[in-house]
Amino acid sequence: MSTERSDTLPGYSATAPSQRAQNRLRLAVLDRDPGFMQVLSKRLEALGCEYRPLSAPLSADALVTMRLNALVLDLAVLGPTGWGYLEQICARLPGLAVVVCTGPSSVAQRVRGLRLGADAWITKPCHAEELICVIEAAVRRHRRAEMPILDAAQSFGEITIRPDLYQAYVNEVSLELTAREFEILNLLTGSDRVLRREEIYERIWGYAMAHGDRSVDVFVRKLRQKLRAGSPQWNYIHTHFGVGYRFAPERENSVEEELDLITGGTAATPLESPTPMASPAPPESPAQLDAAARLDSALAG
Amino acid sequence: MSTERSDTLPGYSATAPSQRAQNRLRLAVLDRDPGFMQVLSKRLEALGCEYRPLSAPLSADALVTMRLNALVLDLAVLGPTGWGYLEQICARLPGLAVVVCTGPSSVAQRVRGLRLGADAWITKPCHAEELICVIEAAVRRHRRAEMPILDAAQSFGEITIRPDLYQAYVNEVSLELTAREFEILNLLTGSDRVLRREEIYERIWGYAMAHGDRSVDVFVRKLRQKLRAGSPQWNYIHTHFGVGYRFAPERENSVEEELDLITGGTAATPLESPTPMASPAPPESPAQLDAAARLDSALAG
DNA sequence: TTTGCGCGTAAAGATCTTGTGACCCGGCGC
DNA sequence: GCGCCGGGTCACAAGATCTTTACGCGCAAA
Repeated sequence: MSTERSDTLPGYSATAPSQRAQNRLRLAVLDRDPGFMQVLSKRLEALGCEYRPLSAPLSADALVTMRLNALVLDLAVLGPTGWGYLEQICARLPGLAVVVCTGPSSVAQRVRGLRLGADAWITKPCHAEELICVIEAAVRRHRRAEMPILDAAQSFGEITIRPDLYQAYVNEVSLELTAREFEILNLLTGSDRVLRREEIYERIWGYAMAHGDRSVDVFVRKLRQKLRAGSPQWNYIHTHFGVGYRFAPERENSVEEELDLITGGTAATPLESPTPMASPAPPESPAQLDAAARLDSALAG
Repeated sequence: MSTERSDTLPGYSATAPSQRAQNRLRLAVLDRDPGFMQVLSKRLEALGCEYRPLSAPLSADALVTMRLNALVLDLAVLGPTGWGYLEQICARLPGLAVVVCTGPSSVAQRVRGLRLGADAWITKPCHAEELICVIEAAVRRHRRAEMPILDAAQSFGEITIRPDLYQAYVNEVSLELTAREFEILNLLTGSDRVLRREEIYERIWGYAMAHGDRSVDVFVRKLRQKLRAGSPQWNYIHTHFGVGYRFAPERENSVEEELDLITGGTAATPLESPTPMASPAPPESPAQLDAAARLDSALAG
């Protein structure tokens, strides 16, 4: 059937741009067993988790400010007040994954804990790896439900990248990038170093680049064209002969540059790509209509 | 007897797996232990669950049509193919709670199962009540975020969304959206960014979108048709080619736009999609009857 | 300076996406 | 039983986008 175009590229969906901070687990562990804590913390840190050991219960508000993904607690630490605490936390922080990890217990106790809102109940002694898997399962399930938050907009030179809209702008005017153009731009802006064509291709298309494939070059050309149309005085994508491309916003001082060159000033290629600028609109930036018109003609002509 | 209804689960008028019979658990159990099944089914039916025993694995598609909330499976029933099956089911039905309930196992096996996507792992023999609590915990977590139930009506452009009535209105006239249309509209209005089709599908249908599935497009088309019928001068759902859809109320300046085009002003989409407007009723909005008539003819013709 | 290769550019053809209407199917009320 | 309704699939057509190819120019090494 025609619907079975299964060979289509998974490329689009594959590039989740905002993986960094999102997938990092932030969790707190309320326990008093030093050995357990040590083993666990070692493993968690190896995984790159943000890990916070607790020896006493924190208020719900305190937990809120910690922006946790998960809380592991040993009910034994709290004694009889533990049930109330568990219930309170689960009710107050419905988005928090709560895993009870405690010593031997009865079925009734486990049922009670789960009914109060715990997401899982692990009996100590347990293997750290298993506990972590259980935590991850709970967090995973929770994350799936919440709307993924994409990266905030970033500005480079005169352009602004908006991952939430799959688009780049100059002075609030869209550059009209296609999906693939945007992905390449987004990839380039996300890395300060030179990216080889094969690297770009593999990360955008999802599979290895065939020898002699010029697709990346063509897309870079289109990108440059649109960037130039919207922001003519800047140079964004630099070619590294025989290697690949590198993103770095650089102003083309049409006159000053020549002067510099004559004078011997080495302003030619400052390696330093400044950190993303906060304000994308320098005073001398062209009016919206100008930018739009340039873009129009560039695309039409 | 539970076997009696084993061909199909009893009708489920509200197609929305998420909304209507919200508290009723729909689950399937893949196991071969008669005693276990009997105890479990007894307890589940006492709780009013829709329960379906399985003795052999069903395809992902078959599970989809069952509109389950949860699946309990004993990996021992499947033998070595169980891992693949588990992985496949979890990948295809991200919204399904999967609980592995099986005999004695190693830590490595449990870790593997959880990593493949299982939400919990219970070791047999186990108490039915505890298993049910674990299932409920998994399902609960899944449901929690399904729809951030906003009771408050919200207005965008000329339309008003009433989550409590599962309907959208223009000047108090219903747009006659079907349940699924409303869910999609509600999802779109709840996010300012571009939503990929896969995202929409997964959040509304509850499982992964098959490649080449056009359902989202079709529903967007129907939605647009009804929105246009009720509010012809506005554009609400914007297509982002190669990506997905985005909701943003925009007025179509039928005349001014043409002028703009002639004058050379570009149609470049202005970045600012204003925040949901507070006053949804511009003075020139059509009378109720007009809106109703338009809607009528649009739907009939 | 010359040579070979990498790169910029452009355009045409191939391919993919989307809008759209028609159609099929199962459930439900009459 | 029968028609209606909502949900979902299919096929087609129009665009939009991507890939391929061809042609020169510029860069680097000899």
